Amino acid sequence: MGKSAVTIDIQNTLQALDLFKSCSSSFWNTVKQYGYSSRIEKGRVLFLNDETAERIYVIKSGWVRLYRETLDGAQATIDLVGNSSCFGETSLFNDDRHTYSAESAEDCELISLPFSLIKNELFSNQNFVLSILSAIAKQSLQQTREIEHRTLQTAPQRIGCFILRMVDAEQKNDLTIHLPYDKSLIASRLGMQPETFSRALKKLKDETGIAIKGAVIEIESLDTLSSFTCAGCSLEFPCPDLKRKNR
Amino acid sequence: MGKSAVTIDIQNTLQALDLFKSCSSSFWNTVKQYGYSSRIEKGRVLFLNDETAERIYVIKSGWVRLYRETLDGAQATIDLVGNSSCFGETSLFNDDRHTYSAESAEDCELISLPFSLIKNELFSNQNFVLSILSAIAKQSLQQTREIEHRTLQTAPQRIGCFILRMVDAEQKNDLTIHLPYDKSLIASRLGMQPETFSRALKKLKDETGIAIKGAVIEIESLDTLSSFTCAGCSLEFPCPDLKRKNR
DNA sequence: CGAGGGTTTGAAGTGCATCAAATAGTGTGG
DNA sequence: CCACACTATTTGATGCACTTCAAACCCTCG
Repeated sequence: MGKSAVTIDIQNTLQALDLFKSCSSSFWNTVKQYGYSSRIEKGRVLFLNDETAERIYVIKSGWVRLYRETLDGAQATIDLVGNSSCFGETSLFNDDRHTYSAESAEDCELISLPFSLIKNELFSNQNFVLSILSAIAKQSLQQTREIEHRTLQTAPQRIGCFILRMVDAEQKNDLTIHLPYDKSLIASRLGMQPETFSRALKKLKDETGIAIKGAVIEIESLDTLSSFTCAGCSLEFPCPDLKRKNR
Repeated sequence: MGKSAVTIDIQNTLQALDLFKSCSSSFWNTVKQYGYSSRIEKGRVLFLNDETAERIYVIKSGWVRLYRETLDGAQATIDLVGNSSCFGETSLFNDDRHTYSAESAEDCELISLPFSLIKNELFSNQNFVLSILSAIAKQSLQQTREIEHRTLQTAPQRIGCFILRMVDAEQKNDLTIHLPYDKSLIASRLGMQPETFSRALKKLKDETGIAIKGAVIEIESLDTLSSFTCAGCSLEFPCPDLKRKNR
């Protein structure tokens, strides 16, 4: 694949995101020069919390885990971001310091852009400011929900909630769900241990009649699942989604 | 106090916030017409999650609890906001629907402004967009920390962290802290039960030698307290604060 | 002084974590 | 196609942190 083919590819990928819909043509020109596309193997640390941030990232494929880590190595997963999601943008408003660490949870294709490029656009394009404002506000709302979930939902309910969010991302008729990544990753995404996940999934099955075949889940009844799950939540299924799937 | 005195007072209070520093003179003119100042007794519900939002609020005095509530009445406190803080602004980017419920945790003096006024400024004043972007980004960072704390810190550590945040808000020499509101409110702010708070505070005292006299805490040694507390956190004391005190 | 909140204490239960080990699943080279 | 190695997942046993429910205590204020 030649240079121009790569850059066209970058541009196409970025333009699929709402965030970049309003970008100027001069922005796209500099993207051609300074935008990187790279393949990253699983388990690579992309950056660490509190380090100086220099680039913004967009995921073309794969999953990236955002987390925070204490001195003695305990980690809290903040989010798992996938296809067509952006990360690393929060540090733009935190004195260019990362607000979390990032690690590839699978082999990934990533696009990255230097901050200077984003900042130029931020200062020259009013619409882009509104786009990024909207993106960060959605992220904040998502975090509000996350705090609620981790406070009020039991482990089986958090898993049910995760499964339900994957349903309304697709057709509501198809009640067969493929878990998007490893169970132990889902566990960390939901703030629990892998062992707890395993047991809680079994409990969820007993309570709601879902069928579990490896990474494939079949929902017997949406009503049963959602009434069990959403009892511990301020929202009812189908919850309004945030235009970011599989999270 | 006459009308003009009240409106001048509103303007002064708002201008103390970074958020409103860049507002235009036409904004301030409409504030004179449409800004409300009101006294609210303790325990009043200001709005409920998912309701249509119409106003943005600023606190002149008192504390307001932001929370989410399930159908069966369980609540998760998202934040407690006080002096010179703004709340209700997130719904501007959530189709004018509140992203949490709000209740006065004490008698309060509140200022409120209609959304229309904020939106006008948002569309006409580029600097105001940047101000609100900065405010929401800080809020998002704060929430990221909150998720980390609730995942990685024990109850005594969360209390220690709360106390330490009140230290660096003041002089670092004065190691006498006055708890800003009721202990049971602090407990809900930290995501634990009042009983747990009471016991955990005692444990914190045993571990770090702090003295507890009602709502007054005396720190024996900052080092002892911070090394106990920050072991469960990705940051070290003094943690960079977010220009919002007593939270 | 007495009423009513806020706070503490006690006793018992629950949910999740932890540690250890077994099992299932996946990809490899023979 | 099988045996092996390696990882992911499950299962078991135990412990701890926090919750829950109940009651006592304390403080403030009419």
